[in-house]
Amino acid sequence: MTLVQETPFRFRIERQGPMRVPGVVFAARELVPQVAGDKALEQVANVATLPGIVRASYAMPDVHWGYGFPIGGVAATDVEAGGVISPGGVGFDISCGVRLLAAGMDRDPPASGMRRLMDILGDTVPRGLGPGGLWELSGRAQLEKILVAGAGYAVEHGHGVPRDLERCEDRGALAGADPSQVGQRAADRGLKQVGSLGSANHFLEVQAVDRVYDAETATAFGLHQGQVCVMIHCGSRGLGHQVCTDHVRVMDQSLRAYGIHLPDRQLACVPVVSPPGRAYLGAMAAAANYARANRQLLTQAARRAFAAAGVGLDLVYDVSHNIAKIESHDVDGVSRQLCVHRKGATRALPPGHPDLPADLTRAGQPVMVPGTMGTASYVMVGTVGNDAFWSSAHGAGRVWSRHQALRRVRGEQLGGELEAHGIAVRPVSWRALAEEAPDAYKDVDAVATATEGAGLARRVVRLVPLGVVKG
DNA sequence: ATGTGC
Repeated sequence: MTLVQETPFRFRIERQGPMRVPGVVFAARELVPQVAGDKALEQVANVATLPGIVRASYAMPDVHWGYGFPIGGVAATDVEAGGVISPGGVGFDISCGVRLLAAGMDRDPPASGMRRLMDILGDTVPRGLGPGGLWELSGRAQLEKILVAGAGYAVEHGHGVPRDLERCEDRGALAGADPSQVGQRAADRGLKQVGSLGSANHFLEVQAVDRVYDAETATAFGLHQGQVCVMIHCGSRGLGHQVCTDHVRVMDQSLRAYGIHLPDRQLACVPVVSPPGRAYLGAMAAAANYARANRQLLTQAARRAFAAAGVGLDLVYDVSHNIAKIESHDVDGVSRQLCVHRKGATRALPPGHPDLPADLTRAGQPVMVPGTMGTASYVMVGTVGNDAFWSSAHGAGRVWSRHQALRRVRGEQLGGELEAHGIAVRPVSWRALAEEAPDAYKDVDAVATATEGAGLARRVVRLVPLGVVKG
Protein backbone atom coordinates (compact mmCIF):
# COMPACT_ATOMS: atom_id res chain seq x y z
CA MET A 1 0.00 0.00 0.00
CA THR A 2 1.61 3.26 -1.06
CA LEU A 3 0.89 6.65 0.45
CA VAL A 4 1.34 9.75 -1.65
CA GLN A 5 2.01 12.84 0.42
CA GLU A 6 -0.29 15.74 -0.55
CA THR A 7 0.43 18.20 2.26
CA PRO A 8 2.54 17.92 5.44
CA PHE A 9 -0.29 16.12 7.25
CA ARG A 10 -2.33 14.59 4.44
CA PHE A 11 -1.57 11.43 2.43
CA ARG A 12 -3.47 9.76 -0.37
CA ILE A 13 -4.08 6.15 -1.38
CA GLU A 14 -4.80 6.28 -5.12
CA ARG A 15 -7.99 4.67 -6.36
CA GLN A 16 -7.28 1.23 -7.79
CA GLY A 17 -9.10 -2.04 -8.47
CA PRO A 18 -12.55 -2.10 -6.86
CA MET A 19 -12.01 1.15 -4.93
CA ARG A 20 -14.76 3.65 -5.79
CA VAL A 21 -13.00 6.62 -4.19
CA PRO A 22 -9.42 7.29 -3.03
CA GLY A 23 -8.22 6.86 0.53
CA VAL A 24 -7.12 9.90 2.51
CA VAL A 25 -4.91 9.48 5.58
CA PHE A 26 -4.30 12.40 7.91
CA ALA A 27 -1.03 11.88 9.75
CA ALA A 28 2.32 13.38 10.53
CA ARG A 29 5.25 11.76 8.75
CA GLU A 30 6.52 10.28 12.02
CA LEU A 31 3.15 8.59 12.54
CA VAL A 32 3.11 7.07 9.06
CA PRO A 33 5.38 4.07 9.79
CA GLN A 34 3.11 3.13 12.68
CA VAL A 35 0.09 3.49 10.42
CA ALA A 36 1.60 1.60 7.49
CA GLY A 37 2.99 -1.01 9.87
CA ASP A 38 -0.36 -2.54 10.69
CA LYS A 39 -3.23 -3.58 8.51
CA ALA A 40 -5.12 -0.30 8.93
CA LEU A 41 -4.19 1.09 5.50
CA GLU A 42 -5.49 -2.00 3.75
CA GLN A 43 -8.73 -1.47 5.64
CA VAL A 44 -8.90 2.17 4.48
CA ALA A 45 -8.67 0.89 0.89
CA ASN A 46 -11.26 -1.84 1.54
CA VAL A 47 -13.74 0.71 2.89
CA ALA A 48 -13.30 2.70 -0.36
CA THR A 49 -15.07 -0.15 -2.20
CA LEU A 50 -18.37 0.23 -0.32
CA PRO A 51 -21.45 0.92 -2.49
CA GLY A 52 -22.43 4.59 -2.49
CA ILE A 53 -19.28 5.90 -0.76
CA VAL A 54 -18.57 9.54 -1.60
CA ARG A 55 -15.48 11.77 -1.61
CA ALA A 56 -12.96 9.44 0.09
CA SER A 57 -12.35 6.77 2.68
CA TYR A 58 -10.73 8.74 5.48
CA ALA A 59 -8.30 7.81 8.25
CA MET A 60 -7.73 10.07 11.24
CA PRO A 61 -4.20 10.55 12.71
CA ASP A 62 -4.88 7.91 15.41
CA VAL A 63 -5.93 5.21 12.92
CA HIS A 64 -5.27 1.57 13.73
CA TRP A 65 -6.56 -1.85 12.79
CA GLY A 66 -10.16 -2.75 13.72
CA TYR A 67 -13.07 -5.05 12.84
CA GLY A 68 -13.64 -4.47 9.09
CA PHE A 69 -13.20 -0.70 9.21
CA PRO A 70 -10.08 0.72 10.83
CA ILE A 71 -10.52 2.46 14.18
CA GLY A 72 -10.08 6.10 13.25
CA GLY A 73 -12.00 5.56 9.99
CA VAL A 74 -14.63 7.86 8.47
CA ALA A 75 -16.80 6.96 5.48
CA ALA A 76 -19.96 8.58 4.13
CA THR A 77 -22.39 6.92 1.73
CA ASP A 78 -25.09 8.62 -0.35
CA VAL A 79 -28.43 7.39 1.03
CA GLU A 80 -30.40 8.00 -2.19
CA ALA A 81 -27.73 6.51 -4.44
CA GLY A 82 -27.60 2.99 -3.00
CA GLY A 83 -25.37 4.01 -0.10
CA VAL A 84 -24.85 1.32 2.51
CA ILE A 85 -24.76 1.13 6.29
CA SER A 86 -22.14 -1.17 7.81
CA PRO A 87 -22.05 -2.12 11.52
CA GLY A 88 -18.29 -2.57 11.12
CA GLY A 89 -18.14 1.18 10.41
CA VAL A 90 -19.64 1.88 13.82
CA GLY A 91 -17.90 -0.72 15.92
CA PHE A 92 -19.03 -3.19 18.54
CA ASP A 93 -19.21 -0.53 21.24
CA ILE A 94 -22.01 1.54 19.75
CA SER A 95 -21.84 5.23 20.75
CA CYS A 96 -18.75 4.74 22.82
CA GLY A 97 -17.75 8.29 23.57
CA VAL A 98 -16.29 10.87 25.87
CA ARG A 99 -17.81 13.37 28.26
CA LEU A 100 -15.88 16.19 29.90
CA LEU A 101 -16.95 17.85 33.15
CA ALA A 102 -15.43 21.08 34.49
CA ALA A 103 -15.02 21.22 38.27
CA GLY A 104 -15.47 24.37 40.32
CA MET A 105 -11.95 23.98 41.71
CA ASP A 106 -8.32 24.42 40.63
CA ARG A 107 -5.48 21.90 40.78
CA ASP A 108 -3.14 21.11 43.61
CA PRO A 109 -5.81 20.11 46.07
CA PRO A 110 -4.27 18.79 49.30
CA ALA A 111 -2.96 15.26 48.74
CA SER A 112 -5.24 13.91 51.47
CA GLY A 113 -8.27 15.50 49.77
CA MET A 114 -7.31 14.00 46.43
CA ARG A 115 -6.82 10.58 48.01
CA ARG A 116 -10.23 10.77 49.64
CA LEU A 117 -11.87 11.84 46.36
CA MET A 118 -10.22 8.96 44.49
CA ASP A 119 -11.26 6.52 47.22
CA ILE A 120 -14.90 7.59 46.89
CA LEU A 121 -14.73 7.33 43.09
CA GLY A 122 -12.96 3.99 43.32
CA ASP A 123 -15.63 2.66 45.69
CA THR A 124 -18.68 4.00 43.84
CA VAL A 125 -17.98 3.80 40.09
CA PRO A 126 -19.07 0.36 38.83
CA ARG A 127 -16.57 -1.11 36.38
CA GLY A 128 -15.14 -4.28 34.92
CA LEU A 129 -16.85 -7.04 32.96
CA GLY A 130 -20.36 -8.30 33.52
CA PRO A 131 -23.43 -6.88 35.24
CA GLY A 132 -23.54 -4.19 37.92
CA GLY A 133 -24.62 -0.60 37.27
CA LEU A 134 -25.75 2.43 39.25
CA TRP A 135 -29.36 2.19 38.07
CA GLU A 136 -31.10 -1.18 38.16
CA LEU A 137 -34.06 -0.98 35.79
CA SER A 138 -37.47 -2.47 36.55
CA GLY A 139 -37.76 -4.31 33.23
CA ARG A 140 -37.80 -4.07 29.47
CA ALA A 141 -40.49 -1.37 29.46
CA GLN A 142 -38.28 0.99 31.42
CA LEU A 143 -35.21 0.05 29.39
CA GLU A 144 -37.09 1.01 26.22
CA LYS A 145 -37.63 4.51 27.63
CA ILE A 146 -33.85 4.85 27.89
CA LEU A 147 -33.41 3.44 24.39
CA VAL A 148 -35.69 6.18 23.03
CA ALA A 149 -34.90 9.17 25.26
CA GLY A 150 -31.26 8.50 26.24
CA ALA A 151 -29.70 10.95 28.68
CA GLY A 152 -33.01 12.86 28.75
CA TYR A 153 -34.75 9.97 30.47
CA ALA A 154 -31.99 9.81 33.08
CA VAL A 155 -32.29 13.56 33.73
CA GLU A 156 -36.11 13.26 33.94
CA HIS A 157 -35.55 10.78 36.76
CA GLY A 158 -33.31 13.13 38.69
CA HIS A 159 -29.99 11.82 37.36
CA GLY A 160 -28.64 15.18 36.28
CA VAL A 161 -29.85 18.67 35.44
CA PRO A 162 -31.59 19.94 32.27
CA ARG A 163 -28.50 21.99 31.29
CA ASP A 164 -26.59 18.71 30.88
CA LEU A 165 -28.73 17.86 27.86
CA GLU A 166 -27.87 21.13 26.11
CA ARG A 167 -24.23 20.03 26.16
CA CYS A 168 -24.87 16.56 24.73
CA GLU A 169 -24.59 15.73 21.04
CA ASP A 170 -28.22 15.36 19.78
CA ARG A 171 -29.33 16.74 23.18
CA GLY A 172 -28.67 13.31 24.64
CA ALA A 173 -30.90 11.25 22.36
CA LEU A 174 -30.34 10.27 18.73
CA ALA A 175 -33.62 10.30 16.75
CA GLY A 176 -34.94 7.18 15.06
CA ALA A 177 -34.34 4.68 17.85
CA ASP A 178 -36.38 1.52 17.36
CA PRO A 179 -36.41 -0.61 20.52
CA SER A 180 -38.26 -3.39 18.67
CA GLN A 181 -35.01 -4.03 16.78
CA VAL A 182 -33.09 -4.60 20.01
CA GLY A 183 -33.21 -8.33 20.68
CA GLN A 184 -34.16 -9.82 24.03
CA ARG A 185 -30.62 -10.97 24.71
CA ALA A 186 -29.28 -7.45 24.18
CA ALA A 187 -32.02 -6.03 26.41
CA ASP A 188 -31.33 -8.56 29.16
CA ARG A 189 -27.65 -7.59 29.15
CA GLY A 190 -28.58 -3.91 29.22
CA LEU A 191 -30.94 -4.13 32.20
CA LYS A 192 -28.16 -4.40 34.75
CA GLN A 193 -25.44 -2.18 33.25
CA VAL A 194 -26.79 1.40 33.14
CA GLY A 195 -24.19 3.47 34.97
CA SER A 196 -21.09 1.32 34.56
CA LEU A 197 -17.73 1.98 32.90
CA GLY A 198 -16.99 -1.45 31.47
CA SER A 199 -13.38 -2.45 30.91
CA ALA A 200 -10.42 -2.19 28.51
CA ASN A 201 -9.73 1.45 27.56
CA HIS A 202 -12.76 2.84 29.40
CA PHE A 203 -12.04 5.12 32.32
CA LEU A 204 -13.07 7.95 34.57
CA GLU A 205 -10.19 10.38 35.08
CA VAL A 206 -9.69 13.41 37.27
CA GLN A 207 -7.54 15.80 35.26
CA ALA A 208 -6.19 19.34 35.38
CA VAL A 209 -5.77 21.93 32.62
CA ASP A 210 -2.02 22.02 32.12
CA ARG A 211 -1.80 24.32 29.10
CA VAL A 212 -4.15 26.71 27.30
CA TYR A 213 -3.65 27.18 23.54
CA ASP A 214 -6.72 29.33 22.82
CA ALA A 215 -7.91 31.32 25.83
CA GLU A 216 -11.05 32.70 24.17
CA THR A 217 -12.35 29.27 23.15
CA ALA A 218 -11.30 27.77 26.49
CA THR A 219 -13.37 30.43 28.24
CA ALA A 220 -16.34 29.65 25.99
CA PHE A 221 -15.97 25.99 27.03
CA GLY A 222 -15.77 27.01 30.71
CA LEU A 223 -12.09 25.98 31.06
CA HIS A 224 -9.02 27.79 32.40
CA GLN A 225 -5.40 27.09 33.36
CA GLY A 226 -5.13 24.88 36.45
CA GLN A 227 -8.79 23.89 36.47
CA VAL A 228 -9.76 20.41 37.60
CA CYS A 229 -11.89 18.34 35.17
CA VAL A 230 -13.43 14.90 35.01
CA MET A 231 -13.29 12.92 31.78
CA ILE A 232 -15.54 9.88 31.33
CA HIS A 233 -14.93 7.41 28.50
CA CYS A 234 -17.43 4.56 28.11
CA GLY A 235 -20.07 3.13 25.82
CA SER A 236 -23.12 0.90 25.52
CA ARG A 237 -21.67 -2.15 27.31
CA GLY A 238 -23.13 -5.58 26.57
CA LEU A 239 -26.29 -4.13 25.00
CA GLY A 240 -24.44 -2.39 22.17
CA HIS A 241 -22.16 -5.37 21.68
CA GLN A 242 -25.12 -7.73 21.34
CA VAL A 243 -26.93 -5.36 18.94
CA CYS A 244 -23.85 -5.32 16.72
CA THR A 245 -23.44 -9.10 16.87
CA ASP A 246 -27.12 -9.73 16.03
CA HIS A 247 -27.32 -7.31 13.10
CA VAL A 248 -23.94 -8.24 11.59
CA ARG A 249 -25.24 -11.79 11.33
CA VAL A 250 -28.37 -10.66 9.46
CA MET A 251 -26.37 -8.44 7.10
CA ASP A 252 -23.81 -11.12 6.41
CA GLN A 253 -26.67 -13.35 5.25
CA SER A 254 -28.22 -10.54 3.16
CA LEU A 255 -25.14 -9.57 1.13
CA ARG A 256 -25.93 -11.83 -1.79
CA ALA A 257 -29.58 -10.71 -1.96
CA TYR A 258 -28.42 -7.12 -2.44
CA GLY A 259 -25.67 -8.04 -4.92
CA ILE A 260 -22.93 -6.63 -2.68
CA HIS A 261 -19.37 -7.89 -3.17
CA LEU A 262 -16.80 -7.04 -0.53
CA PRO A 263 -13.04 -7.55 -0.13
CA ASP A 264 -13.60 -8.41 3.55
CA ARG A 265 -16.63 -10.11 5.06
CA GLN A 266 -16.25 -7.94 8.17
CA LEU A 267 -17.45 -5.00 6.06
CA ALA A 268 -20.91 -6.64 5.91
CA CYS A 269 -23.40 -3.95 4.89
CA VAL A 270 -26.76 -3.36 3.22
CA PRO A 271 -28.38 -0.29 1.62
CA VAL A 272 -29.49 2.29 4.19
CA VAL A 273 -32.99 2.23 2.69
CA SER A 274 -33.34 -1.58 2.86
CA PRO A 275 -35.33 -3.33 5.65
CA PRO A 276 -32.20 -4.74 7.35
CA GLY A 277 -30.48 -1.36 6.96
CA ARG A 278 -33.36 0.46 8.65
CA ALA A 279 -33.52 -2.24 11.32
CA TYR A 280 -29.85 -1.83 12.19
CA LEU A 281 -30.03 1.98 12.23
CA GLY A 282 -33.03 1.80 14.59
CA ALA A 283 -31.25 -0.61 16.90
CA MET A 284 -28.00 1.36 16.66
CA ALA A 285 -29.76 4.59 17.67
CA ALA A 286 -31.34 2.74 20.62
CA ALA A 287 -27.91 1.47 21.73
CA ALA A 288 -26.48 4.97 21.24
CA ASN A 289 -29.10 6.37 23.57
CA TYR A 290 -28.27 3.70 26.13
CA ALA A 291 -24.61 4.82 26.01
CA ARG A 292 -25.61 8.45 26.54
CA ALA A 293 -27.75 7.52 29.56
CA ASN A 294 -24.81 5.46 30.83
CA ARG A 295 -22.47 8.48 30.72
CA GLN A 296 -25.19 10.57 32.37
CA LEU A 297 -25.40 8.14 35.33
CA LEU A 298 -21.62 8.07 35.72
CA THR A 299 -21.65 11.87 35.73
CA GLN A 300 -23.89 11.72 38.80
CA ALA A 301 -21.48 9.35 40.56
CA ALA A 302 -18.67 11.85 39.92
CA ARG A 303 -20.88 14.69 41.16
CA ARG A 304 -21.64 12.85 44.41
CA ALA A 305 -17.92 12.25 45.01
CA PHE A 306 -17.03 15.91 44.37
CA ALA A 307 -20.02 17.14 46.41
CA ALA A 308 -18.38 15.60 49.48
CA ALA A 309 -15.74 18.32 49.05
CA GLY A 310 -18.37 20.96 48.21
CA VAL A 311 -17.35 21.11 44.54
CA GLY A 312 -19.75 21.17 41.57
CA LEU A 313 -19.26 19.71 38.08
CA ASP A 314 -20.58 21.34 34.87
CA LEU A 315 -20.86 19.40 31.63
CA VAL A 316 -18.58 20.83 28.92
CA TYR A 317 -19.65 18.39 26.20
CA ASP A 318 -20.59 14.76 25.49
CA VAL A 319 -19.78 13.29 22.09
CA SER A 320 -19.80 9.79 20.56
CA HIS A 321 -16.88 8.47 18.57
CA ASN A 322 -18.48 5.19 17.39
CA ILE A 323 -21.62 5.97 15.42
CA ALA A 324 -23.26 6.33 12.01
CA LYS A 325 -25.51 9.34 11.44
CA ILE A 326 -27.66 10.57 8.59
CA GLU A 327 -26.39 14.10 7.89
CA SER A 328 -26.70 16.69 5.11
CA HIS A 329 -23.42 17.54 3.42
CA ASP A 330 -22.42 19.40 0.33
CA VAL A 331 -20.99 16.98 -2.26
CA ASP A 332 -19.69 18.56 -5.45
CA GLY A 333 -21.87 21.62 -4.85
CA VAL A 334 -25.06 19.62 -4.18
CA SER A 335 -26.60 19.01 -0.76
CA ARG A 336 -26.92 15.24 -0.20
CA GLN A 337 -28.22 13.03 2.59
CA LEU A 338 -25.24 10.97 3.70
CA CYS A 339 -24.82 8.10 6.12
CA VAL A 340 -21.63 9.20 7.89
CA HIS A 341 -19.82 6.36 9.66
CA ARG A 342 -17.43 7.54 12.36
CA LYS A 343 -15.58 4.68 14.00
CA GLY A 344 -13.03 5.88 16.50
CA ALA A 345 -13.58 9.35 15.10
CA THR A 346 -15.22 12.34 16.73
CA ARG A 347 -17.67 14.69 15.08
CA ALA A 348 -16.09 18.16 15.01
CA LEU A 349 -18.60 20.86 14.04
CA PRO A 350 -17.11 24.22 13.01
CA PRO A 351 -18.19 27.58 14.45
CA GLY A 352 -21.59 28.67 13.17
CA HIS A 353 -22.96 25.17 12.58
CA PRO A 354 -26.72 25.04 13.33
CA ASP A 355 -26.43 21.82 15.38
CA LEU A 356 -24.24 23.48 18.03
CA PRO A 357 -25.68 24.53 21.40
CA ALA A 358 -26.54 28.25 21.29
CA ASP A 359 -23.75 29.23 23.67
CA LEU A 360 -21.13 27.38 21.60
CA THR A 361 -22.20 28.67 18.17
CA ARG A 362 -19.38 31.20 18.03
CA ALA A 363 -16.73 28.86 19.43
CA GLY A 364 -17.44 25.57 17.66
CA GLN A 365 -17.82 22.03 19.01
CA PRO A 366 -15.55 20.73 21.78
CA VAL A 367 -13.59 17.72 20.48
CA MET A 368 -12.21 15.50 23.22
CA VAL A 369 -9.02 13.56 22.47
CA PRO A 370 -8.26 11.29 25.44
CA GLY A 371 -4.64 10.17 25.61
CA THR A 372 -3.31 7.75 28.20
CA MET A 373 -3.40 7.63 31.98
CA GLY A 374 0.27 8.58 32.15
CA THR A 375 0.51 11.33 29.54
CA ALA A 376 -2.17 13.83 28.56
CA SER A 377 -5.50 14.42 26.86
CA TYR A 378 -6.66 17.31 24.69
CA VAL A 379 -9.75 19.37 24.19
CA MET A 380 -9.80 20.63 20.62
CA VAL A 381 -12.43 22.56 18.64
CA GLY A 382 -13.99 21.96 15.23
CA THR A 383 -12.78 24.18 12.39
CA VAL A 384 -14.03 25.27 8.99
CA GLY A 385 -12.35 23.60 6.02
CA ASN A 386 -12.57 20.05 7.42
CA ASP A 387 -13.43 17.95 4.35
CA ALA A 388 -13.77 14.68 6.30
CA PHE A 389 -17.44 15.46 6.96
CA TRP A 390 -16.46 17.37 10.09
CA SER A 391 -14.65 14.52 11.77
CA SER A 392 -11.52 14.39 13.87
CA ALA A 393 -9.25 12.11 15.90
CA HIS A 394 -10.64 10.43 19.02
CA GLY A 395 -7.56 9.45 21.04
CA ALA A 396 -3.97 8.30 20.96
CA GLY A 397 -4.52 5.00 19.15
CA ARG A 398 -2.87 1.72 20.13
CA VAL A 399 0.55 0.63 18.90
CA TRP A 400 0.94 -2.51 21.04
CA SER A 401 -1.75 -5.17 21.14
CA ARG A 402 -3.14 -6.01 24.57
CA HIS A 403 -1.15 -9.23 24.43
CA GLN A 404 2.10 -7.38 23.69
CA ALA A 405 1.39 -4.92 26.50
CA LEU A 406 0.87 -7.77 28.98
CA ARG A 407 4.22 -9.30 27.98
CA ARG A 408 6.11 -6.01 28.38
CA VAL A 409 4.48 -4.32 31.35
CA ARG A 410 3.95 -5.33 34.98
CA GLY A 411 0.73 -3.71 36.17
CA GLU A 412 1.77 -3.42 39.79
CA GLN A 413 5.03 -1.70 38.83
CA LEU A 414 3.23 0.64 36.44
CA GLY A 415 0.79 1.53 39.21
CA GLY A 416 3.71 2.41 41.50
CA GLU A 417 5.31 4.58 38.81
CA LEU A 418 2.10 6.47 38.17
CA GLU A 419 1.56 7.07 41.89
CA ALA A 420 5.18 8.32 42.15
CA HIS A 421 4.33 10.83 39.41
CA GLY A 422 1.38 12.07 41.43
CA ILE A 423 -1.29 10.15 39.49
CA ALA A 424 -3.62 8.20 41.80
CA VAL A 425 -4.72 4.90 40.24
CA ARG A 426 -7.78 2.85 41.16
CA PRO A 427 -7.64 -0.07 38.67
CA VAL A 428 -10.05 -3.01 38.67
CA SER A 429 -6.99 -5.28 38.35
CA TRP A 430 -3.22 -4.98 37.75
CA ARG A 431 -3.67 -6.88 34.52
CA ALA A 432 -6.20 -4.33 33.22
CA LEU A 433 -3.75 -1.56 34.10
CA ALA A 434 -0.86 -3.25 32.25
CA GLU A 435 -2.95 -3.64 29.08
CA GLU A 436 -3.55 0.09 29.09
CA ALA A 437 0.06 1.12 29.77
CA PRO A 438 0.94 4.54 28.30
CA ASP A 439 3.69 2.91 26.20
CA ALA A 440 1.04 0.82 24.42
CA TYR A 441 -0.26 3.98 22.76
CA LYS A 442 0.92 6.52 20.22
CA ASP A 443 2.12 9.88 21.42
CA VAL A 444 -1.10 11.86 21.97
CA ASP A 445 0.80 15.15 21.59
CA ALA A 446 1.85 14.06 18.09
CA VAL A 447 -1.73 13.02 17.29
CA ALA A 448 -3.05 16.42 18.42
CA THR A 449 -0.37 18.23 16.42
CA ALA A 450 -1.17 16.21 13.30
CA THR A 451 -4.91 16.74 13.82
CA GLU A 452 -4.36 20.48 13.95
CA GLY A 453 -1.87 20.47 11.06
CA ALA A 454 -4.34 18.52 8.93
CA GLY A 455 -7.02 21.15 9.57
CA LEU A 456 -9.39 18.71 11.29
CA ALA A 457 -9.59 20.57 14.64
CA ARG A 458 -7.58 23.07 16.67
CA ARG A 459 -6.02 22.61 20.13
CA VAL A 460 -7.79 24.48 22.95
CA VAL A 461 -6.40 23.00 26.16
CA ARG A 462 -4.14 20.13 27.25
CA LEU A 463 -5.21 18.10 30.27
CA VAL A 464 -2.96 15.99 32.52
CA PRO A 465 -4.21 13.15 34.72
CA LEU A 466 -4.41 13.48 38.52
CA GLY A 467 -6.38 10.31 39.22
CA VAL A 468 -7.61 7.35 37.19
CA VAL A 469 -10.51 4.96 37.79
CA LYS A 470 -10.00 2.08 35.33
CA GLY A 471 -12.35 -0.64 34.21
C1' DA B 1 -15.40 -3.33 22.68
C1' DT B 2 -17.39 -8.07 24.95
C1' DG B 3 -20.81 -12.91 30.49
C1' DT B 4 -13.13 -12.20 25.65
C1' DG B 5 -15.26 -19.19 22.34
C1' DC B 6 -20.23 -22.30 17.39
